[in-house]
Amino acid sequence: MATRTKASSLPQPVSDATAHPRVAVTVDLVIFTLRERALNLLIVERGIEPFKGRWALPGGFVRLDETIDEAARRELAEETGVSQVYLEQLYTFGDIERDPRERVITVAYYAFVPSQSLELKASTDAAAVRWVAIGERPPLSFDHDRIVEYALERIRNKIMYVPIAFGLLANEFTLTELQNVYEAILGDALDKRNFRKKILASDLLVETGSVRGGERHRPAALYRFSRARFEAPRP
Amino acid sequence: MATRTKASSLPQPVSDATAHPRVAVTVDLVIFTLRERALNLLIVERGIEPFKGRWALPGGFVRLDETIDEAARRELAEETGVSQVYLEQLYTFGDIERDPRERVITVAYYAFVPSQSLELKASTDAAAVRWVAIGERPPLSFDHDRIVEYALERIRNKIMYVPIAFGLLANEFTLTELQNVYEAILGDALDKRNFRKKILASDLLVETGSVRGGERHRPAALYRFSRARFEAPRP
DNA sequence: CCAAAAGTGTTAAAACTACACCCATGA
DNA sequence: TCATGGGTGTAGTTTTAACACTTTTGG
Repeated sequence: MATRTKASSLPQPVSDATAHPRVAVTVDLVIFTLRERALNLLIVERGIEPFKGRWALPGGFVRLDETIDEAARRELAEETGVSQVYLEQLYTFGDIERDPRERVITVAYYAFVPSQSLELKASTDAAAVRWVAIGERPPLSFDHDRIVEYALERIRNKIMYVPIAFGLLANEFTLTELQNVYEAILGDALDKRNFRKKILASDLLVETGSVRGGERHRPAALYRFSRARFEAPRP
Repeated sequence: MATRTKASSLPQPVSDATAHPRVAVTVDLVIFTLRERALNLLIVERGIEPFKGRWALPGGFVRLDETIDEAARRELAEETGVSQVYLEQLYTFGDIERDPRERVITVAYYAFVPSQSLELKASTDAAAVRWVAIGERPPLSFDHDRIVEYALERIRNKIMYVPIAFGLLANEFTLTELQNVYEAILGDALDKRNFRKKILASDLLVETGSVRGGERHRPAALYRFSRARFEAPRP
């Protein structure tokens, strides 16, 4: 708290030369989903300068009447139409020249959205929105490549300890689908028997009793993630 | 990038009513050290309103000509005089009313400083600076209690996977001192033999060859943390 | 010689890895 | 009946956890 000094009580005062500076603050979103067994990323084509016509992460300015988390949720809903999904703050990037217009710091978030129930809408300043497989993404504007790298690193570490993988799936899913999520994020193959043993031993899944059939092979049992069991202390 | 729009190319434009808002941005520091085998926290007594006379974390406003990391390092140096220490961004807190004066978001950092080589200096706006054992800290101003809790959670998780504990010790240290760091952070006792086995197996320590004697018991061998071994791939 | 912390090994339990075949279904 | 993915167990290895005594020093 060394220098929180001489602040006016009004928002946005600019008169006092010794007052602290104000900077623009954005949220940028690394939105993941799973499509055709591959981890995908939502990117937008910028409709305005700077970087007009180039790809970037979705995001926008934080308003004065909303928290940063609320800004992130709002942007997420604007881009994807979803709201009840896994969203976590990633890191705050504040290099001086990261935005060519003026000093802008950005609080990056990442989100997991289930691939069904998605309606992409190009929002106001974006010319286009699309999903792209992680391995095929184009170079992004600003420092967004760095942000995506950091998000990937985070989820690769986190998925082993914290049950976030379910966020990429529908409510009910098969064990093979869940294994696909882990493989897509970790980027390599897992042993089927060991995976099932470990996941079931964690005791976070409940079998729904129904199966996913209709395909030309044996039907797979469906499971749900039990938040209750996750929050309850292990017996 | 949905709404990065209508920004002037000059810093701090305030004329356009539709321009995005600017907010004040601070860094707040959770600075840890080890004193008498206990984890300690640096707190300052605020010399100015709001919360004048109450305790808070050290921190200050981010300037336009420095990155957020630089602001954090600057504040850290101002408070403690140290610069080459472990410093990591923790989380960004942006509740609307977290500062009673105006909208202020803060990027929190935590740092590990070795307890020797410390010269505390009450900086400009602080009436006093002091170390306090984690368990005995007074309630803090703003949302700083929450920030400290979050920092504790982070380091308790991180210490098991990442070699950050060395940051609280001098360059050379005994295994018992290192074990004290782990115990102080984790808040409970570890088995001496298992601890030594695991730490030495990690292969990150090199024995210096000298011992710390002069006490009325057997002298302890001194070790150094080998950054080289940490960065090199395990053989 | 005594008090104090340094240092050291073994055993049992648990977790992890590698690995191959039969099952149920739709076409 | 066949192609396809679903489903299951075991054995070897590694990692973890529990536990107690001898050593070296200074006072």
